[in-house]
Amino acid sequence: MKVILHIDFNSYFATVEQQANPRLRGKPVGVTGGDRLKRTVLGAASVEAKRFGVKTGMQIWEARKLCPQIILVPGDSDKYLETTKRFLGILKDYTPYLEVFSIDECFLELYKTRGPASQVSRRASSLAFARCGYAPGPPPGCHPSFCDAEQIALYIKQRIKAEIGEWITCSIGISYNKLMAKLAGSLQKPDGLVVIANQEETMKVLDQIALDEICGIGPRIKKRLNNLGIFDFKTLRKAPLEALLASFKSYGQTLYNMARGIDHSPLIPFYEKGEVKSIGHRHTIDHDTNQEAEIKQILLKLSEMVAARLRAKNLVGKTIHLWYREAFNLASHSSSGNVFFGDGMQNTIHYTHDGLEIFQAAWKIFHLIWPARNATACETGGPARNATACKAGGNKNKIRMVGLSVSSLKPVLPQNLSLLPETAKQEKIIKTLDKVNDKFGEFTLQRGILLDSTVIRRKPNPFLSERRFKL
DNA sequence: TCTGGGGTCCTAGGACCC
DNA sequence: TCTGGGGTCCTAGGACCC
Repeated sequence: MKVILHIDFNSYFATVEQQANPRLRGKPVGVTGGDRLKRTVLGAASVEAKRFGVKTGMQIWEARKLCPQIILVPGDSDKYLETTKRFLGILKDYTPYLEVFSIDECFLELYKTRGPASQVSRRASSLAFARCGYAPGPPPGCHPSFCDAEQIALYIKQRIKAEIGEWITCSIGISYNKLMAKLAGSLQKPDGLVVIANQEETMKVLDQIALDEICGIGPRIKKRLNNLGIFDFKTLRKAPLEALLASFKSYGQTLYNMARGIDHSPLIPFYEKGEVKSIGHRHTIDHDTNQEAEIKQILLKLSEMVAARLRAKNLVGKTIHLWYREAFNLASHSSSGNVFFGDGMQNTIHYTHDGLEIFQAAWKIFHLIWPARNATACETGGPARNATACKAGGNKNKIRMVGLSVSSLKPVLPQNLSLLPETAKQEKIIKTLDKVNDKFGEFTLQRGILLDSTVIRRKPNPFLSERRFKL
């Protein structure tokens, strides 16, 4: 039987801030996305803030309403990544089978006996026992693996507190697959430790929780299940597989399994995870706009940010995806709930990591899909993507968010670099630009057209989900 | 005052090539 | 006049996660 530990740090960014700054300890703290307080949400809330009902993802004004004394701290991605590297270093002592799930979450598989790292795994496990002074040998009635795992989990918690900081706490779930380990970890917060050791315990837990408490059932799937008369796992378990397949296609099998606590997904250790599949940025403008010049500047900046990250990872990409969201219009959408209108489109060009080329592709797409532009295109007989937009005479709605991402990535090999003098010159310019910016900060050197731009923060987003860590 | 920003995976359908 | 089938690439759209 597999033994999986899921480790989830509680109120991660907030506790890291409290650890770093003693004056924040014991106080309600909210971590924000930077200096901006308008149109932004909390990236994390401390335990003390949560007591007031403040939650991660809440808007600033809402959090302030619930807890006027909340201390807002701008997020610092470097600090969080650094802390993550440190706790991963500790976890590696217990098994090489370590999957990094997000900046504050990971899975560990203990006692794996097959595969190339099994020797290391066994060594690591015995080392763990030695370190915590625990002699393997479970009390009667307890599955040996799980009892040992529980001891290891306790020891991991101790080490994190001792080596990283007493304010950094984590919840650990232990079970026989990833799905149930993650669920176990979510049952007790903060600083929890829950074991789901067998089928019987799985059923007991599943029958007590809501459908969307399990990883993989979000609001949409939940609603569709509700429409089928399924409101809990007990009922879901009674649903025939055929019915679920008919409604959810292949995902029906996943739901069928979930209701029984079955999950065959393998743990993918960090050293087997591939490179990233896409790199993107999006930006919500602090005021709504339909000014092309303004949108152009934002897109240029996003393009340069994406390109710089591609170059930093030594990647090129060829699929450019641009999308936007229109301003929220309460008057016209209030009855239909939270509806945001927007559009997006992707286009494949040649492999590149040049911000200007990425921008040019994105700008072309933008002109094809933005209804206001479509209206002009209709009038002038130019290319219009959306006939409805033409008929409606264009859309007067303003834009609140634009996003840009590059996918279809591949590593840059020396032979891929063009030998054309113009391209070589461009490459040289870009390299110099990167060097200066690496040393003196993002956008120290930038394209002239960006000089007026103050629209996007200089620092990268602290909530950026870096799923790759160098260990 | 009115939901941020970073990702992943999956499916379906069309175009195109051999 | 007119078409089989496999493979691959591309795009759109939906859903989920932290």
